[in-house]
Amino acid sequence: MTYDGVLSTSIGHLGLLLKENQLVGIHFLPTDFSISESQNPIVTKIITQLQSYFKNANHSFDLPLQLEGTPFQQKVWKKLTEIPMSETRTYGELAKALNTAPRAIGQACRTNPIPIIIPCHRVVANTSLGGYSGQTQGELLQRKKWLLQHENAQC
DNA sequence: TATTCTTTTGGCG
DNA sequence: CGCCAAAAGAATA
Repeated sequence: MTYDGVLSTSIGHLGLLLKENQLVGIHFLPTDFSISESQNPIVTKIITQLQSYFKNANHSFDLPLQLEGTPFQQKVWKKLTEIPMSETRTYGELAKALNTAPRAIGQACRTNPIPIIIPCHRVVANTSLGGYSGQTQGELLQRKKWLLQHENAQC
């Protein structure tokens, strides 16, 4: 699989998937993945903003996203982007805000095509840390923990 | 249309 | 205090 751009971050390499000059997906890549420089100005902008975020969590993304999904997912994802920095919200809270069930939030979070930019890592379960992309333990959770710690350190 | 996936909640040892 | 089972909503094949 080829990516439109590969970015090296503190939690590993990130692969950017673009479509019509719009970001449609981000994949976590192994650290030994070869970094490919981008000639597309949009890719450069995305990489710049991502690096800025990883350097300083107090950075708001301003990127052209193409959220392909059901209206419910788009609603949830948009709500996720409105979560302030260094703030975590539980599935129950989001469900109450959207007038739906917490499990539906988890579904939308699991099918989130663009991690990091859509702060699905700020969504945690009520009792435990919750899951991340359907994984309740493993490398994904470590990245989630890193991101939360990164944002908490800023405030 | 049926299966799967997600978290929350309640009860029991 | 920790573990197990059931429930409700949505996505996917």
